Amino acid sequence: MVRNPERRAALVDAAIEVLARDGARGLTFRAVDAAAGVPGGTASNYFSNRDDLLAQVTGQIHQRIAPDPDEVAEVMAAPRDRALVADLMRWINRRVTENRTGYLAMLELRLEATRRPELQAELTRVMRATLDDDIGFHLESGLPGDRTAVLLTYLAMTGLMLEQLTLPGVVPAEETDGLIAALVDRTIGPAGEPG
Amino acid sequence: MVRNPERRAALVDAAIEVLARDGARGLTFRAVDAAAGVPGGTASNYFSNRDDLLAQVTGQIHQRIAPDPDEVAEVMAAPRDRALVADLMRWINRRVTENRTGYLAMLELRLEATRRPELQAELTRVMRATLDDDIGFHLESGLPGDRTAVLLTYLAMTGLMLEQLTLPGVVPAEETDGLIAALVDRTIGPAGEPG
DNA sequence: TTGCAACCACTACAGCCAGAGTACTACAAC
DNA sequence: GTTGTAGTACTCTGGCTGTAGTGGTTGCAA
Repeated sequence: MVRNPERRAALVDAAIEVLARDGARGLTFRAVDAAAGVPGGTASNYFSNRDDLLAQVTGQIHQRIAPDPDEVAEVMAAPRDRALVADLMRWINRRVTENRTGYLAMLELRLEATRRPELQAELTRVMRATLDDDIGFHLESGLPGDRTAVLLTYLAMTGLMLEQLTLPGVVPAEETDGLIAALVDRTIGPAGEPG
Repeated sequence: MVRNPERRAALVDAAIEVLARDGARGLTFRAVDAAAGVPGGTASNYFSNRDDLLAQVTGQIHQRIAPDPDEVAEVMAAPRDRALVADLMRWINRRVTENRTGYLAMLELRLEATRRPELQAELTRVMRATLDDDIGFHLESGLPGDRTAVLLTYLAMTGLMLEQLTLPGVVPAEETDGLIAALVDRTIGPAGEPG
């Protein structure tokens, strides 16, 4: 088992690329080699088998999807009102299209997890932690909306993401901003205090 | 190209089964043969290639997912209020778990559509029509909630479906009913007229 | 009822292709 | 000089595909 960290990371990154481009069907050691621009057989030296490869992809993909703290700070430099929440959601939505590869690979992983219990356990753990972090962040930042509002927004944004990634024609791009505005408005509910 | 309709339908049904169980990666002619309990080589006689197989799956899967009109009528035998909308959503949610295979296959198809323009076009067409039907049904039935409410609910239910199917541990099953109630309540907004 | 024709199920085969793994060489770093 | 990794090339394996060939069934007509 070879252990050059940069190369290993490059291979995992290539695997994410392949996963998004060709799907689980196309994810083979040879395809990873090709995508990473390394000679055939290299991936065999870095991953003991397909499960191992997927596990390492799972570990790395979150870093690829994770938001840049600077960017978050930039978006958050505004009063804690509904408009800011809507901004955040639009920003998340934009990230999906700008990082299409990462999110598509994530979807492929989710489906793959359907038939790989260990992968499912690990993905569940990380997604659960991310969601809890998001809820905590929302509540602690003084943004309007309770826990239920965050959960509902999360679900709707997940649905929107799935639509955009796979069948962008069903919910037209022109409608998304309006839908996000309505989503925030309605899930947060009647204005109590501003904070 | 052999054309025994029952057998063809059985093969397509078997393909849906395989798609849900083994994913796009496992969907081969031989796997379809095996799942349908027919001798190897049969699928080759019924589908000219993989694209053809996927196209026929697309055509048939909607019938498999489509709700039973009698069941709809049964659920709809109630006053047109929010409670009924929530009932409908819970019913849809239950159908996802009871027809897991169909919905999982649908997800696989969506991802496959990502790299097959014709499949994407066809899936988009059908999903769009279904969504429009749902909106029309909702509004014409006199159920509370405007078009935006239906769209938001659709997105959130889609997100919930994805979570349940792939990572059921992220949004616990105990929470779903409560979330659905809140979803309906908040997306529909303040009660104007009851109808 | 018998004979014929068309169609289809089924078996079996053979080719093919891609992926996997590995031995071997070359090179670079320490 | 030793160790570890990059790169090359080779073989093996397995699965998938497509099809030829055979047998059986159905339907029709004489």
